[in-house]
Amino acid sequence: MKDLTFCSSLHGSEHDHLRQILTHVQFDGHNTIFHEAEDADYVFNITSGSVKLYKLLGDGRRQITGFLFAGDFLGLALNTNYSYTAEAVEPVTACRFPRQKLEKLFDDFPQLEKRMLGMAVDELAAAQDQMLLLGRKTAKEKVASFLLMLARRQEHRGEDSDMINVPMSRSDIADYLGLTIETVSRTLTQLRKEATISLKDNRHIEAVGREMLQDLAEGL
Amino acid sequence: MKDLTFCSSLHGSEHDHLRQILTHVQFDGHNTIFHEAEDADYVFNITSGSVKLYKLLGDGRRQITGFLFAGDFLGLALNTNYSYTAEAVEPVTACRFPRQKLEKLFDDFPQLEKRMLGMAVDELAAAQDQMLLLGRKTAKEKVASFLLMLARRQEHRGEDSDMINVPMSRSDIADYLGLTIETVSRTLTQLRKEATISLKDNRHIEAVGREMLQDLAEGL
DNA sequence: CGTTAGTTTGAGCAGCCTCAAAGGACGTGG
DNA sequence: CCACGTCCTTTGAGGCTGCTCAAACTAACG
Repeated sequence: MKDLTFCSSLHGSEHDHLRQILTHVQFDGHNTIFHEAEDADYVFNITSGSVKLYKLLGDGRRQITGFLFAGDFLGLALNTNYSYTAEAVEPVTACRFPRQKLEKLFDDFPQLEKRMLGMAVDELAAAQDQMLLLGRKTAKEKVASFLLMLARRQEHRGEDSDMINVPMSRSDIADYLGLTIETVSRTLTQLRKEATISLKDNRHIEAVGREMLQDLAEGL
Repeated sequence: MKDLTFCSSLHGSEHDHLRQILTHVQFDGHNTIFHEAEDADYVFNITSGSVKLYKLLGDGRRQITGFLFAGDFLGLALNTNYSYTAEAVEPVTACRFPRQKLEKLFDDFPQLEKRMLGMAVDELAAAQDQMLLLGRKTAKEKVASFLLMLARRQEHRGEDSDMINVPMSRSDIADYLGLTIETVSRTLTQLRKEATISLKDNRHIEAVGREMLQDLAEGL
């Protein structure tokens, strides 16, 4: 697998400087990496495992705004506070950068800042896709889009995408798609009965009919 | 009203350079500024009026991902293509910057790029709030959040926020909140009957019970 | 095995949607 | 000035998707 993590894909003097300020950290599943509204002192780059980001309403309703995997950046809020909570879905290893020191490096290496901006713009496009999903797609379309997203990111990481890895619980999926656990479960069984997917176990799904998933995701 | 537009808040040599590459443009209501997937040749800074951004599904279902007002930036996708369609809600004036020239300026004035990154991060936080709204709020909470958003941005622009300006149609509001026109209308009448808001006309709403709106928006 | 946490399945319900029609606002033309 | 058409909004009635509540099933672990 090609290495997509930020802290391993650095060149020349950027690399040396970044290495000097990073710390390797790890988190067990269900552990909180940081809380919403907490001081945003660190930026992370995931090297393995998976992370969920979420926001809560006053009465406890939860919306997961994104999942992060190896290579993804975490906490690039340049504000003083994090705007969401980050929690490990399964054991996570990451590189941690003190935000202030990282920002100082930006002054000497504007290329780093360019990459940051590029990543922020990509995330923004993903967020807009997710808004389309949450606001206008049916349960079936949502689940199909979700599975495709997992498959595509798995491919992008260079992993085998035949069998889709689903490290998160039904509850996490539901809170990501704006559904209930029950609806996610029912929709998966429906897709299974239609032979669009094949459930190996709760954490491994095979996309038998990928075209069907794609049509569903695009709302055709 | 204090001037919040980018092209009028520039200092020193940044200002001069930016002035050299910008063009003043305008669009009538319902006019398209650019289409999704089109080449992203320009970046805009709104100086007056309001804009809606949207994405479409294959069968025509629409999700408005955001509204822009005076001072807001448009098209900061640094990709080669726009990721959404931008359309004027009411007559718009804007400054237009050729993307390539703007990016060249970034090399000489890293401060500009920093501001861009800051804006992208702010937009990202707004997008996450919107995901929480779309995925987990009820119709009433959505409408309350929407009205508060309009009021807050109006204040931020230095305009009187006693009477909320609602330049967009019910159809636009519906497609922004993931609802139907009818539900938006019904919810507004419900809020009116509860004396939480007062409808002057279709484009002007008074937030009589702002605390009530805030509680609704936060899901308490 | 017993316990616990997570998932699936079922039955009934409700919030929001769909379809339909009436009510306003606005502009055009007689 | 009013009649008329168009577009948008509001209101009503009924239906459906996805939610709630409840129970059975499964897997992991001591």
